[in-house]
Amino acid sequence: MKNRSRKFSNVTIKDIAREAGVSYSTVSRVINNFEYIKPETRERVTDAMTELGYVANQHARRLVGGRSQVIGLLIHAFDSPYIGQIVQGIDEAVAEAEYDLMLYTTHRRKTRESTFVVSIARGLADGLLMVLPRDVDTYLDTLNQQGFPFVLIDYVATSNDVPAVSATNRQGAYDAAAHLIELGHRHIGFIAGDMVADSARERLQGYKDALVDNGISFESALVYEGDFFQSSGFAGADALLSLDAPPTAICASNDVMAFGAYEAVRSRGLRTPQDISIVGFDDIPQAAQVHPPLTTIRQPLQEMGRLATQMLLSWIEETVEEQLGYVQLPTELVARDSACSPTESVFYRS
Amino acid sequence: MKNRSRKFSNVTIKDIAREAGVSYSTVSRVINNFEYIKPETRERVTDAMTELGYVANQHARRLVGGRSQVIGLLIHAFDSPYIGQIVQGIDEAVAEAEYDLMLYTTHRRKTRESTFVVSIARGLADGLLMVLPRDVDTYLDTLNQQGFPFVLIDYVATSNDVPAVSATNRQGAYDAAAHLIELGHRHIGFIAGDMVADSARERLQGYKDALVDNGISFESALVYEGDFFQSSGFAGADALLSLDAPPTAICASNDVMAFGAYEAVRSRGLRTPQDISIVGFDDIPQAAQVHPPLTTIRQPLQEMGRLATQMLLSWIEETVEEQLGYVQLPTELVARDSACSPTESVFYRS
DNA sequence: CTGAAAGCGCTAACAG
DNA sequence: CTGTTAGCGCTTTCAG
Repeated sequence: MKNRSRKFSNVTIKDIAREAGVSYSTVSRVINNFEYIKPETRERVTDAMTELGYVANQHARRLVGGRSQVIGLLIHAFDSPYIGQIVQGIDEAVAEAEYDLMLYTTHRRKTRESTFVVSIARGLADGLLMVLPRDVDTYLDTLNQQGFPFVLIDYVATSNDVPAVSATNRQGAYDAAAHLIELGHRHIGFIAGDMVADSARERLQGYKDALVDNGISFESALVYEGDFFQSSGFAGADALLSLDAPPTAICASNDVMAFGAYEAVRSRGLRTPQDISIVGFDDIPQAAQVHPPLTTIRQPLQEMGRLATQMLLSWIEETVEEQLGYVQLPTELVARDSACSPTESVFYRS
Repeated sequence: MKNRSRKFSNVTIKDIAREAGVSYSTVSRVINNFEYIKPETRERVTDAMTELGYVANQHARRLVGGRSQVIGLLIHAFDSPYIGQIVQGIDEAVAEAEYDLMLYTTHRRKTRESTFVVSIARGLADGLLMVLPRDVDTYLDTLNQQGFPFVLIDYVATSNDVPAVSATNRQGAYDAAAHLIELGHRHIGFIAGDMVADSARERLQGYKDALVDNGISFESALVYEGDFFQSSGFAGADALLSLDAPPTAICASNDVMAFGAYEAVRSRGLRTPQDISIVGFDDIPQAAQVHPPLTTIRQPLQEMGRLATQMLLSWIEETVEEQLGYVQLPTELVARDSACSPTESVFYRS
């Protein structure tokens, strides 16, 4: 009755020990590349392994070893290129360190995300990476208290001792708005992201700051609250363009919403950037490929994933003793073709 | 010296047994929700668990249990929305079955993908899902011979007993071309995908078949060999439009290349679809959001991921005894705005 | 250079 | 209802 469901994965270290006529600790040694093994013995063992098709049982190995060489990655879903870019950075760093990546998608078990996070990860992984975490406060304490290694990505830390990496969201949005102002725009709309995300709030703040610093008064009517998805970009731009005094330029809180704004502009028979300038945020790959190429704020997404992974790894492996902190990577304005000076020309000759 | 690197994950079943004053098998029982346990005992144990912050060690559990509840997923990279869609389907099915997903990206260890596939997976996972596998022949035998469960996604099986799911690639491309022909086009260009991919070859074949079936002779000059990336779509369309007798419509082997074609058309001051019709393949989310909305062949990507996962799971859990086979899911023409009848009007008045 | 033996943390009979 | 006892497959002393 034991072995109830194991049809494969049968050949163990013992089988090959028997086959090679050695003790199984010797087999373990050749597997782990120990130095002092008679070449002949080593060969006999290797032969037996290939012959029997041996594959190490990682669970057993890790049970005794203590470390699992697995890191857990928690994301919301796989829908955006934004996530894809970050994951690519993570994946690279994880591969380099010869760790494996366990993927968890939050939509799976919405309830009690906190316990979920802690237990799920601890049982199998050595550390946890979380992209755009939401109810962080709920489990931050537990995580900390248990000393379980974790790093948050795109979480705007309030205190400096939360291991997290994000980009300079406020500064980025500031730069976006400032760019538009520099081009001559004075009436700039803003499409915000989902305000439960820290980054969304920071970007809005950056926009406001840029306005104020340039002597332009903030008008809440020019802010539309979106949700980071394309359709809300469309809706936002559409709403903004319906204003009595529509803006001459729009800052979107991410590229995808900027694409939505493109459509809204187009659907009104207007043109980007001649009639209305648009700038995005993220610089996802498509930003360069749409028409017109999108002027946007580049977030070093891959680098963020990569850095977060390296931070996590150094924690797990105790490479550094110092407390990990909050790191903000710089954003950068990428001026392409979607923003230009407002033409004094005809706009909304209503 | 043991415990060399375990700072956390310390409290075990024994600790909580001691704390609760019971044997550790009892603890195991409450963890696994056995029926006959005195409520009082159960409570003492539960209390101890929460107090000490117990988290089950999955490795130990799985070592004895035999099954790991982990399925491995092998992909090339995370770059395309195409992959994202498939992974979403997989993720959902995996979550429903309460399995975990281990992610492997091939770019990681290019050498000896065959051994990699077999050993990596067998050590940790109960089964393997591979998206768009390449050198399948190399490891198909090993996999089969070892009886290790696996399902290939978007692999065009030559024999029917390879567990795989893909879409009706040939038929899809056939439909795309036929649609264009029906619209009145007689001179249709084709931008192929990377021909090492089975699906790319099948699509090319579908295009040819449609031509032949409609009495149009195939001209190899009208076929450009791309690689599924956007830039090759641009290059392909550009090349096709440079022909002495340029096509009036172009079939791209995937949406991303179709987007590249859009750009090429635009860069020549031409319009889609008035001057040149374009149809894609895949129906990735963006297809509906670009301008003009792309007419394309929808591949049920999520469903493909989902089905493959279910097939794999049924193999792992021996739900079905019959041999798993090759399944092709139907594609479907999604007519949007990028293809119309060729205007008799001016085109290339050179 | 290699074998024997002791567990890693947990589940699953087997006896009460 | 609960304790005892074997291992799962592997790594790692500890002795040769």
